[in-house]
Amino acid sequence: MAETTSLPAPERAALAAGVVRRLSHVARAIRHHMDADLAALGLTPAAARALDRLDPDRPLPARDLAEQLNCDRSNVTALVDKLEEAGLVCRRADPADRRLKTLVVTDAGRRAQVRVRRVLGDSRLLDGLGDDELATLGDLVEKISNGGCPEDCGGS
Amino acid sequence: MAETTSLPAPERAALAAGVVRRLSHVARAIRHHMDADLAALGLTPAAARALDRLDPDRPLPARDLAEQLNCDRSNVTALVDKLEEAGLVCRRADPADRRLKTLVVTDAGRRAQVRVRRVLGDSRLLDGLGDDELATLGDLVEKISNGGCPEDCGGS
DNA sequence: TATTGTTATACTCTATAACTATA
DNA sequence: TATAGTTATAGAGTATAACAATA
Repeated sequence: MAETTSLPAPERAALAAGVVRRLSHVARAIRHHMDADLAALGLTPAAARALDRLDPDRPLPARDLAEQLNCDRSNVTALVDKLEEAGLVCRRADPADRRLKTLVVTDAGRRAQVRVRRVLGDSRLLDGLGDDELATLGDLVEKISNGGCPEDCGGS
Repeated sequence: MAETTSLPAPERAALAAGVVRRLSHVARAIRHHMDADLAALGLTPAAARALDRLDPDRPLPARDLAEQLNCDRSNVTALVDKLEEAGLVCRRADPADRRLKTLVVTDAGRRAQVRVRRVLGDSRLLDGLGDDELATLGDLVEKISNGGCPEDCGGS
């Protein structure tokens, strides 16, 4: 609709390739920062991201957490083991369907969530942008995020 | 200079946090695509990215490759092992300093580089953006990339 | 039979430490 | 002694396959 595609295809492709490369680079830097900060909280990156997905008010079956994390069920076991050892999460058998184990966030887990989410939303790397630039970037990234892969974006 | 910082700090922080989260999400999707495509070339992601960094015209010491990949020397050994087994790279002792082993890209390696770089620059996820949006995104990401961490961005 | 969570297993990526051969 | 590459080892993330309990 509003796509003014005026660039010749080869130039467009070259430009896009450069943007993708720089995006990957920036994302790597962001992840590097975050992983270090999460480690400082005593959590591995994957465990921290799992905790981030849990809702204290609505215990989630492990199966659903796996889906949200885009990983196999079998991995969630070890992740939740870590969170449980740290006293941040409890497993509770679902009375309605005893096959399910729902993940309950403890009080300590709630406090940890606050810290984890502060890290996951840490925007040091965006400090160089003005407010308008930040807003523009947000719009563009959201547009990619929504329309980037219109078809089979369910699981992958 | 051109930073019109008019947003109240809390709102700015909330906005930035959202942008960072969406950026991370998009980057994850990009990496997911790429890793699958690199696997289809018979290369692990790390090996492919190592090959990408090599220059057929200027053999690189393994030490320098490690620096470019931001990883330890010891990892490069296994990476180059894979590339050598695949016939894409050769190790050659540097005559001037026999401690060094420079990495020579073979003819097959050159052809593989073309394919790898096509994947690494694959911009399917940006197809939803118009040319002007793409250019804007490129500028913003470059600005982050350069000014994001002004101080200690050497190794980390 | 089908599904959930678990276990066992394997592969990849990455880091540290110790070893070797050079310098 | 210092550096380059290697090896050994370990931890983290993720995947597949098989298993027990439950539906």
